[in-house]
Amino acid sequence: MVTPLGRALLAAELPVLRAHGLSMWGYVVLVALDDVGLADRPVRTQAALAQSIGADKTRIIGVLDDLQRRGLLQRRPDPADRRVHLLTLTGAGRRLRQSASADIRRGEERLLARLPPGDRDGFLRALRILSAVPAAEIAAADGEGDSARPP
Amino acid sequence: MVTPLGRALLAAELPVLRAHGLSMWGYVVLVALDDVGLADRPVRTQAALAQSIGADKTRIIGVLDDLQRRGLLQRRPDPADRRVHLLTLTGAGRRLRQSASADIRRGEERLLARLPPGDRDGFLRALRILSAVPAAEIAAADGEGDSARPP
DNA sequence: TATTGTTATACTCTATAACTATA
DNA sequence: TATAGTTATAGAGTATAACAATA
Repeated sequence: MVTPLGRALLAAELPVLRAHGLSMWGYVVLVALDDVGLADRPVRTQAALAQSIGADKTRIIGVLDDLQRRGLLQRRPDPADRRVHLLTLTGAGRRLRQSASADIRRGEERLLARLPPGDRDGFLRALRILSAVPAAEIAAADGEGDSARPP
Repeated sequence: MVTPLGRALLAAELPVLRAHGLSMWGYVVLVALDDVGLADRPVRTQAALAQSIGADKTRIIGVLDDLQRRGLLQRRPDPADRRVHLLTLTGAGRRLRQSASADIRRGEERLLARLPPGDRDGFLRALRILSAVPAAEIAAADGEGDSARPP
């Protein structure tokens, strides 16, 4: 049930994002950078960013190029180690992320309105809990029979 | 949150399915055929089956070929209209589906055990409700601003 | 002519491997 | 030599278009 739902949600979000000139990965990157911007652990390397959003490091390069070209983020070499790139969101990037998020949230609210109020809270709480479970643990959950072994 | 969770769940299920010699689509087909087998509306055409599981009709052909070759389903021309193929699960197919489902459910239970009992029920109820919403309505939910128009 | 299943083709996404520049 | 980022290449998955059989 989760997979088809995710597909439908993604399909519903894409037009909204495109209205903001964003691809899915572009949006994901913006969100990730904005979130860590508030935290105390700034993302220092592109590889770390890629891993944190579950993407390959080679996959986000074009995305970063585009976002940088449009002035949504800044990418400058770390003076301490000039191999790594420091990634920071610009004001425009943060604003765009927020307006896109607001649009998406509107759609989500409309969908969540279909749920009984009690279930709605439980659903969101459960979703947060399950999302926080590392993928490795989810995979381990049923692979323990060991009858299946990844190559 | 839904998309990454779905990805993780799918990744966790694949090894289990492979232990039963099933691909993701093979399992989805088995489930779809088994479910409608109990209902009164048997799937009469491959195209209808494909649509019901959100796949392209060309995508399930190889899957059906494989399942048929392994004696898990029967595919015979409809006497009334010899263009369409009647699809029915064999006993072996139904048994395989059930044992695979049981394995997957075990993994799911282990994951759901992480949730507070109250949230767990709300989560599953909400999931069922949201899954039942047609994809078209989910898409319409936020595309109404009309600033985004599919090409 | 229209439709079902099929095959062949092209396209999109994603991952793997080779390259550069720094260390 | 090892690592961060980049580029180039190959692979999987998917959809689109052409085909044969039947209506």
